[in-house]
Amino acid sequence: MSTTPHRRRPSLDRDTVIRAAIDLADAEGLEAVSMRRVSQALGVVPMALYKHVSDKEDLVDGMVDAVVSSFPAPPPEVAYAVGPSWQQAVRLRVAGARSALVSHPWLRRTLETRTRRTATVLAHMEAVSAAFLSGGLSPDLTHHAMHALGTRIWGFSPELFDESRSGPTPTRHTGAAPQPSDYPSILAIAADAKARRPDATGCDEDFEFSFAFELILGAVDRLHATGWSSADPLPGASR
Amino acid sequence: MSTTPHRRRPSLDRDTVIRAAIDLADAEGLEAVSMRRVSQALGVVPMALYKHVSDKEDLVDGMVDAVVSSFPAPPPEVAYAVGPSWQQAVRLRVAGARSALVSHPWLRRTLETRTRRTATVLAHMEAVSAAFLSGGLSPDLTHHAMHALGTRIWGFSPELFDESRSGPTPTRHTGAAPQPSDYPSILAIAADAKARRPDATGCDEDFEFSFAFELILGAVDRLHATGWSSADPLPGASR
DNA sequence: AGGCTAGGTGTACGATGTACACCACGTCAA
DNA sequence: TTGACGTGGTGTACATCGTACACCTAGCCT
Repeated sequence: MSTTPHRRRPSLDRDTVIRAAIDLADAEGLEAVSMRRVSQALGVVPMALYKHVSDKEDLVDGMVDAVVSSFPAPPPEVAYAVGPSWQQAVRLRVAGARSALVSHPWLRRTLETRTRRTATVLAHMEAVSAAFLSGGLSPDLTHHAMHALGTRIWGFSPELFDESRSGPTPTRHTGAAPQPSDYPSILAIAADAKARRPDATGCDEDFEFSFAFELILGAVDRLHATGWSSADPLPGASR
Repeated sequence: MSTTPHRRRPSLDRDTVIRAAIDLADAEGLEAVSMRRVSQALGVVPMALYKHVSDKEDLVDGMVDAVVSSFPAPPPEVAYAVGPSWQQAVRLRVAGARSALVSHPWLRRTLETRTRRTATVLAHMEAVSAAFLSGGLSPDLTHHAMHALGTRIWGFSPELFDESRSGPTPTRHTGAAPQPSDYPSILAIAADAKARRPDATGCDEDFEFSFAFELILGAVDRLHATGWSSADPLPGASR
């Protein structure tokens, strides 16, 4: 019946391999994903994977592809909303990407380091670009808006103050540990943040993401409204 | 004379090791920096390095530290300019960081993946934060501005469309190569960019960096002017 | 004089990615 | 029915990596 001939029991195929790698990364982090560990999870010898994946980079590309293609797509009537609600369309696309980060925390680092633009990765960039263009923004402005958003089109901001991974600071040959008093500005910022959110342990990732995202989106919208093009002076110098 | 007793000819010390690693990374990229290659460049056995560096991560931290502490500092009278020229102070700090990228291209990726905040790394963040605060911005706004800038405080934007590293696309088990016609929006953007800069091969990194940087700086300044605090609604939704 | 120690050496181990030869078996033409 | 073929899993092997550990050696201080 099936047009794909089932030669032998095909205990493995590309999707199975990629699935196993994703499960492993979800459970133990990306650094746990080695060809040996993945093959072992599949009850198979390491070299078996190479019949379905050309090398490790291909495996990781496949992992990214699988997750990216699972981004929830906004309903069509809003995905390409024309007019002023283009911002909402962009927001929804990005929110879809962001939603994947909670179950696949490794995706963040992986997307940052990936150089290859696979079909599904391009598809997401296409969708976000399309949301801008459908709102009437020029290709020119859209182009630079995408750059300005940077990795934020994937639903995350770069970590900046993240100290959560510090650990016990293993003995280093490095000189003395940084003295807090040497960083009065950072200290002032931290103190202010602590005062505003007394029982928080770190920065509010969600807030920081939304702040930067909306800041950029708003600024882009203002450029759009004034018909800015890249031949004009850089934005921002208004005061 | 010297207070540091010279036991034996100290052919090696921490700085020498780090210097050698930096030279290697400059010449062949960070992936060429292995303990063996560095030790070999110093005419010494691999394990010798461990007397000056606790492990490889410490080495890389040292490399980052060395480069970051070499950022050219703006002259003091402008570094902390009070009033409306705080933007210029920020610009100069960031320009100093950016200037290091040309001779140390590996710094970009390395800074992105570094989790440890060393003293000199904190010092740069302190300097940028101080520039904001000296301009009269609140610690609250400064905090979120720093997050919004993200890695841009280091003088670079995340690569987005960068295809320069494509190479000959080695045979992969991945399905068919992406079809350009599947990405009309990206195509429109690329066509527009090509029309504006006919003889360019890729995106203009410098322009994209400045665009996003000034966009954010301008938007932050607008918030500053209106006395925004994080208790207020998110910025941007003005239309 | 003799011990301490900073600092370089040598060997060894486990982990990694992957090349290459091999082989088992389901499919299909003869 | 048979035999060639190709798909897909196996086994062995190698280079490279970070680094633990024992050792040695030479200069300094008491």
